[in-house]
Amino acid sequence: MTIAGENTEKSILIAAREVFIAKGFEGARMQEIADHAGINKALLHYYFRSKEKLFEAVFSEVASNLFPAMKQMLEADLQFKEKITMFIRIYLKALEENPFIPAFILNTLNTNPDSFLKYIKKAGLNPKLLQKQIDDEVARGIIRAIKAEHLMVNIIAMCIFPFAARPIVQNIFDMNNDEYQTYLESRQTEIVDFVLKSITV
Amino acid sequence: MTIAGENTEKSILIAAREVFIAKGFEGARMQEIADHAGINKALLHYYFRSKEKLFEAVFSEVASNLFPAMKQMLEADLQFKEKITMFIRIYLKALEENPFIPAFILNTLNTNPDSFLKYIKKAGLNPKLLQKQIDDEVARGIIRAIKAEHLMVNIIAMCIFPFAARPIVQNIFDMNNDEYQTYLESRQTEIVDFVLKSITV
DNA sequence: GTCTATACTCTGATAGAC
DNA sequence: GTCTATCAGAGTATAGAC
Repeated sequence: MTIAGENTEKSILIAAREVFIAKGFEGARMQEIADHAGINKALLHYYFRSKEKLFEAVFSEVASNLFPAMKQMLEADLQFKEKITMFIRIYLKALEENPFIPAFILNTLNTNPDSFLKYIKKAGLNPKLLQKQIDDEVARGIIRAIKAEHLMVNIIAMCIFPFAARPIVQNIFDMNNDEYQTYLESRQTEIVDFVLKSITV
Repeated sequence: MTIAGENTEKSILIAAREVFIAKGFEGARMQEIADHAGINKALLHYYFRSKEKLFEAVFSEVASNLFPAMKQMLEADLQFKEKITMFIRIYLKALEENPFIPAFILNTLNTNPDSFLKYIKKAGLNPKLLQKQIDDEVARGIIRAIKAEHLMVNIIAMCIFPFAARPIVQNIFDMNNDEYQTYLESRQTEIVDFVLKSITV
């Protein structure tokens, strides 16, 4: 593969990501992707046989931005309160760098749940370890009694929601883009506080 | 309009809701909607000129299931802790009866943000009142210092997430449908506890 | 109001020249 | 590798009979 080829492939992936994120799989047009990449449709098919294949390539790339942070957190050797603090920081940072991911994933979940679940499996995400740790610390009285399934979902939900539902939140609270950016950044310490206050015995 | 006509219109709306929810606007096919309604494509266009019009009708109906509960909460004359307890109960109940709403709205947000924001305005949802109440109670020391924008988003996020991201959550924690139903029901008291623990001074 | 048949447009994909 | 031209299929929408 020539250097020109690599550049083209890369610019296709970037263009495809933009369009798939904005329009979803069904809404995206190969023509629009080609325009964004500054090439023509035929070349898209030359590099990625079909729309499906192109989507999978994009999705794979997107997922690889998010899962490592989660995996790292799940397997770290830390007390839960420290782990949760670290996780929220890493996770929110990843989301700030890729703010489109939640909407993209939730969108994909709707239309093609299997393609996503496949990647969860492939990434080796396993919450059992963290689940066990939470149960342990509850038993030892380090944190208050709470089921791991609830605590974990609560944390993820609070992190993701302002990204996934940004248009609603931003509009309801009447913020401009800069203000929303500040808001997102301030949530880092807020969520940590909120969780720690809630699970303290 | 005859009785038969009303039934047809209703069954079209039901069918359209199912399909739009499952496939999104772009993914939905008029043929599939017609099949679900037990009629043919031509009749769809007879009742709702175009796919767009049909979608708007469905969306309007869906939104009217969710907004009243929020409005009621925002304007109720109760102390914040009671209000929040009531809200979470009402909101989760509405979600259990219409579990498709979050995914549908987030999906719509992606492809057509404006059509959604229009409805928020039209429904007269105004968080200022609740915002002021939270600020007040913080000032009077009834609840700990927390910004209303964070508290409100945290609560909504924890309520909605398990519905919006159901396939992921259910898969990761390896639950079947019945187990997930039980899980969703148990979140009602869980979220109330979680929030109250966190905002207690 | 409801149907069958069809017109028209859009879009994913391919053929083939350079 | 990249382009132009074109096909084949799908999908929305309409015409017109009943």
